[in-house]
Amino acid sequence: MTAIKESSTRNFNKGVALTSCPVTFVMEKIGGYWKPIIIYHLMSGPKRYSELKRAIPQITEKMLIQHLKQLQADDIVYRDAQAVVPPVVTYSLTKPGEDLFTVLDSMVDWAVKNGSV
Amino acid sequence: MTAIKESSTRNFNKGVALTSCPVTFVMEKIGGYWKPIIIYHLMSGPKRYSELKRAIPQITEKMLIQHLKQLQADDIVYRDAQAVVPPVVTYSLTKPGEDLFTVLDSMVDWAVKNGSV
DNA sequence: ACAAGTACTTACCCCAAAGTATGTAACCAT
DNA sequence: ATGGTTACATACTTTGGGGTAAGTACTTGT
Repeated sequence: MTAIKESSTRNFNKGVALTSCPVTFVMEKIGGYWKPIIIYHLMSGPKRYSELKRAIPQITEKMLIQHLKQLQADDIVYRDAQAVVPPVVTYSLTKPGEDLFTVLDSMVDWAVKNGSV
Repeated sequence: MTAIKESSTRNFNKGVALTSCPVTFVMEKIGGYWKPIIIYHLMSGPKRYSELKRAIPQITEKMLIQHLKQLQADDIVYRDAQAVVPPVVTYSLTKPGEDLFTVLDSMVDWAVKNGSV
């Protein structure tokens, strides 16, 4: 059982981080294994769900929609569903999503300069 | 028991991600909750272990050294220990570490433009 | 009739990251 | 000799991210 301590470091931080650390703020949006990869694939233009699936073969369907939903909630991707059968759902980057290009680009720059490759 | 499948997605990715995705490469270095915060604090100049501890009161000592060691191994911070008692250990950013300023800066930019604040 | 494609959903499991708590070595001041 | 300071180390527990596997609804092709 053991209830979660309210005073735990984790709980305490949930609050402050969002308001006080812009870097953590960004990390929460594009951090994690798959998110940057998904965003990268959407940078070359809108894609259907199945197109993304084929573009990133290693991702599981669960992870794909889970992250697409989070990215939606964070206003980074836009979901367009046509009410037809079979369903046609297209995902594209929002303006904030497109603006992430600058961030990802600076990462790539750093990786190229300091990477082990 | 159930041994880990060698063909698991996780294992498969460990390999490709490092060599194929520069963004993931960066995420592995500065991702996680505390690393960007530690790096941020070192950007204002070298700091002693105890100074970092006081600057980031919510971090546990375990997390602090654990991340400092990883950042060291990744050639992002430099550790200078003086063989005196009580010990004086100073951490500072390496050149690659300082170069991360560009990356963090673009994140802050994005956060300011698209942040909920 | 039945497989195949589309876009999901759900239940369950595993592991690594993060947190809690405590210990250590060396010295100095009182 | 007892407590304080510094910079860690280490055992144990918890949590959440990610993975596996299977099911759903609806239609088209054979």
